[in-house]
This record gives sequence, structure tokens and C-alpha cells, in this order.
Amino acid sequence: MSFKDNYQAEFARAAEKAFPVAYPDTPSSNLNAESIFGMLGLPKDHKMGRFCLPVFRFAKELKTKPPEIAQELCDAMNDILAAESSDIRCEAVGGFVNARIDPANMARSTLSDILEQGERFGLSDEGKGQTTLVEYSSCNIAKPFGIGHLRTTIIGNSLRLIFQKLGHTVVGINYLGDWGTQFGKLIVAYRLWGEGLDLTENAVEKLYGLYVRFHKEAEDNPELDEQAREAFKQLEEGNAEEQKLWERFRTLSLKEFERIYALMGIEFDWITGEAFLNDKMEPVIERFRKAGLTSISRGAEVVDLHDEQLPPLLLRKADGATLYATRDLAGLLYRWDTWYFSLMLYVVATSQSDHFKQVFKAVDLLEQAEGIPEEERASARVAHVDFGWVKFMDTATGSAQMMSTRKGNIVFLEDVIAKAKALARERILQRNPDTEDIDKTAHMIGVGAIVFSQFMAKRQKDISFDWDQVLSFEGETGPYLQYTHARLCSLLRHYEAEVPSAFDPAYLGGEEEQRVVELLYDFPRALHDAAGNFDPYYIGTHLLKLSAAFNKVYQRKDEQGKIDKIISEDHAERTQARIVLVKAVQTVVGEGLRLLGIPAPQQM
RNA sequence: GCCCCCGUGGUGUAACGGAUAACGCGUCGGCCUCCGGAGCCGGAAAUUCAGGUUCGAUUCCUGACGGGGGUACCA
Repeated sequence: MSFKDNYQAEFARAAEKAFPVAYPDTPSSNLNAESIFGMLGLPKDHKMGRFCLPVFRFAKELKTKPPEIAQELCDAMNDILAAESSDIRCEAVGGFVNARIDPANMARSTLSDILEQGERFGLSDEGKGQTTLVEYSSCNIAKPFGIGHLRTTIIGNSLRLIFQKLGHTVVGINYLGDWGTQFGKLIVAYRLWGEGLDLTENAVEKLYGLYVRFHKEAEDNPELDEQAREAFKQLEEGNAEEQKLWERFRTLSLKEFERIYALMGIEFDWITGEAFLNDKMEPVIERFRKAGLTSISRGAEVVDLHDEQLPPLLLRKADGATLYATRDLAGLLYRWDTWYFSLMLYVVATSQSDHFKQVFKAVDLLEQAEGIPEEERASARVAHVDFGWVKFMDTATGSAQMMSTRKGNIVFLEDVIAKAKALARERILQRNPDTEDIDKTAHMIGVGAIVFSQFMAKRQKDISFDWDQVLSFEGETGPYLQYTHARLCSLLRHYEAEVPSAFDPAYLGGEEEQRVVELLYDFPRALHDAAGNFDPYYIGTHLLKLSAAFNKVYQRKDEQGKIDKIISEDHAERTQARIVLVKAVQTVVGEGLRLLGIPAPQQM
């Protein structure tokens, strides 16, 4: 997953050779290209160079002031680099050796690559032979799709695409919450108040109403909870009546979820659920027993994790019923047997972090006890991709609040989509009423705004769901990226001819163009950052930089204060070079948006 | 009580232990006889506090204060 920049590697090799030249008497300890590569950083301002080597750490050993070292090293490196006719040149500034790349050569190679490879730019085969599982969305049957499920759905969907791009065989898993005591509650509620309901329409909404009512009434009538436990027990034991109800709830819910996934462009490779594991838990519990890892505590059968500073993992409750941890264990082992994955990601909120620690640890103890070597253990290949809360900004009180599905305090994703789409449509009619298929485009923009709102911060951070922010189309938003893409497409239409295959990079030597080229070159790195951190945020933020850099070129003015147009009939060759740049940016922005799960309209 | 995460301008967020702390929104002031102004340019404005490690700390360590989460028979 690590990403090796060729220029940086070349620079590091030159530095390795330069040290003995500049300081022949110093036993430059541990100084090889590898370690120097690791020391490289980014200049504070990209105008200072592509990357840099801080030399402060050598001052003590060399008994020399950092600026002097930088200068000596820089001179020696430039000699070496020049002799190798490298594209890199160094510059000493303070205690740093800054690297500059020949802009024309970098533009030529980067743009040719993108033109040639198209949307395959950044594609890699490094994940070849590796199977990566991503579990995400995992919404609960009989509960509406609220914005609480937005983050896991969007992050997971994007990770699936990102790992595919890196050559992995990816299995996107939707692990539905279709089992558990909640269904006992629902069954009881349905029998009490739901028999007459017409569930052919808005089934989820109606079932959810029953669920909320159950919780309200159970507050005054604890006996309901008792009934719910009993109903779930019946369900788990395979009682036909309860089974039938459950199946009906499940089918109706799934139908509705599929509609919403289609609206959002979310895809899965395997839709399963907790119930799928019903017959797979007992053998797993037996395996734990055999390994000597189970004990009875307060009537429940548990895996003690006291030594790991974790609460015990409950395999069976005192009444014999299983829990979600039991199912997660069985699920993990089932998937391991089925795919022998190299990596499995659980995209689940951070509030469940202890739960996953327990499950992973329990599996680890099991594999240890069974004598499975470390590199063959499933427990070494799983990760909890956690993320912060989506808090709901209550405009009435101005404070962020948690949403609770039990209390019925929830924002429906479908309402959010509809609202975003309506606003986008208004905007299109007002700005570009000639847009083809306004309805479809408005939908793309609405979805783009919603999806990108989840990439506003790194996943670990809480984000507050704020209507104003999600429906904002300006600044660092999905629609800004989409707008940039549409504008690029517009330029290509305007150019009318084919994008030239040959161009003179000398025309792209301006500071603004150079910056765009650099960011294009860095796209694969952003891809690796996203994969390595399990966070598409890094792609989002990179696309924002790239778009901003291009928009700067686009609106640049000449000495007379007039816009320096991309397309100019008086400068055919310059126009060719610029159109190549436009095509490359459009390709990368479009592909980046795809990886985030955001549609890229050609006009809007 | 114990464990985990988080404290950066008015606000939402950035910043491999490195150079003058970056960007969006908001705010103030500019830019189209327009290749798409959903854009671009420029102001004002910030690292919770106290120690420590380091040549160098927003970043690492300790403590305080503040916020959030978790803490076995829900998921």
C-alpha cells in the first residue's frame, strides 16, 4: 500500500551519493537512500519546491550550522543530478534542500500518461491476488434509512471502488440487521397494533411507527419487553408464525432499501444479514469450548477477556439466546473460510470500537489456542474502520443532538435527497436552463452534495448534519467539483477538434499550470493515502486542490486585466497544450469523483 | 469509578516532529462588453492551560480544564 514517488527516490539516491562528497570525513551513520527517502517532507509552500530534505538533524554530528549543510549538500547533489541529466535540481533555503523538477518534462510525461491511460490513470495491480472484504451500510430491517446510516454507506462504497482500482478483488458486503431482540419487539407491536395496516406502501415507515410506539408504551408497561423477549425466542427456535412475520418484514424492507441504494448509486457484491448466521453459531461456540476459552458467568456463556482489559464477550445470554457478538464471530469465521481474505474492513461507527476489539481478540485467542501461525490468522487481517457520529443540528436550539431511532428522532435520507435535488433544479433553471435532462442532472448534483458532505472531515471526527451545509453548493462541496468538471467538459466541447496527442509543454510553464500538473501527478498518491488510511477523504481533499488550481488557471488575467483564455485562435499551439491540460484535469476529476461515488455531469 | 477519542480564527476543517499555521463558510473590499460567476483576486481573524522531551511541538509524553463515546445479557 506504500507509494513510492520516482522523483523522491531519485533525489534520495543522489543525496546518499552526495553526503560522502560533501563530508568525506564523517561516518554518515545509517545514511542510505532508503532512510533519506523517509526523511523527505513537503515544503511549507508548494512554490518552494516539490519536496524537501530538512538537514537540522545532521548539524550535531557534522558540527556545522544547518544552512551551511544545506548549501554544501545542495551543491554536491546538483553536480550528481546534472551528471545523470536528471529532471531534478536542488536549492538550499535555510536548513532545507528543496527539490525542483523540470516543469516541461514533468508536464510532458504526466500529461502523456493521463491522455494515454484515460480513466485507468492511477490503476494498479499491486492488489492482484488479494481479496479484500468491505462491510458497510448494514442497515436495520424495519427501520427507515436515516442519515445515521449515511456515513458507513458512503465511506464503504467508496472504499470498495478504491480497492478495486488498486487491483484488489473486492467483496462489498451489506450485513443487514435482520435479527435480534428488536424483532421480538416488532412482532409484539405488530400483533397489538399493526394487524390492520396496509403494508403494500411505505411499509418501512409504518413498521417503524410500530417500533417507536412499542418503546413509548414499554416505558410504562415493562411487561411488553418481557413479551418481546419471548417472541424473539420463538423466532429463534423457528416457530412458524414468528418466522413468517419476520420474513415479511425483511422482504418489504429490502425492497425499499434497494430503491434508496439505486438513488445513491451504492452497490454491493453480497447482501446478507445476521439471520444468515443462525445455523453457523453453534459450531463456532463449540470451537471456542473445545479451545477451552468459554466459561459461565452470571448464567451467561462467555469468552473471558479480562487479561485483555476488555469486558467478557457474551456467546449466549442466561436465557440461552445468542447476541450480535456471537453472530459477528460466526460471520468473521465464515467469511474467512469462504474467501481466505487478505483484508476485511468493518465500516462501523466508533461507538462500537470495544465490540470489535472483543470480537477480534476472541478470534485471535481461538487461533492461538488452535496453534495457527500468526501469518495464517484471520484476526491479523481484520480492521474496524471507525467513524464519528453524525449529529443532527437542531436549528431551533442551535445545538447538535444525537439522533435516536428508538425515539423516532431521525432524518430520512430520502427527504434529504429530495430536498437537495429540488434546490439543485432551482439553481440549474436559474443559471443554465439549456442543460440537457435537467431532472437527471439535478439528481446528480443533489447526490453529489450529500455524498461529499460525508468527506468534509476525516472519518474519525464527528460531523454535524446541518441542512445549510449539506445543501450548500459553494466552496468545498461536491457541486463545486462537479461544476469544475462540467466546465472542463464545456471547454472541450468548445474546442471542437480532437484533443491533440502531441503538444509543446513549454506553453504550460506558468506557475498556475505547473501547480495543476503537480496535482495531477500526485493523484495516485492521494489514492494510496485513501486506501492506506481507509478514508476516501484524502481523494476528496485532493480533488478540491486540483479543482481550485485549475480554476485559477481558468480565471487568470493578463496584463490588461483581461481573462487569459484557454482557447485562443491566435495561439494554436498554446491552445493545443492547454487543451491537453484541460483534458487531463477533466479525466482525473471525473475519475476521482467516481471513486468517491459522486456522479460527474457534463453540464449543469 | 475505569477505558478510549477529541480541544486550531465567529464557524466548519487542514497541516510525514520542520520554513511566514492552510482552506471553506460568514464578514469587509475587488473582478465578466463572460471559453460557464456553483467561479477568481485581496483584507480582518486562530493552535484551551501548565510542565516535559527536542536544534525545532498544533503534532510526541505527563497533568489540569472542557466536550464526546464506551463500560456483558440491545445492535
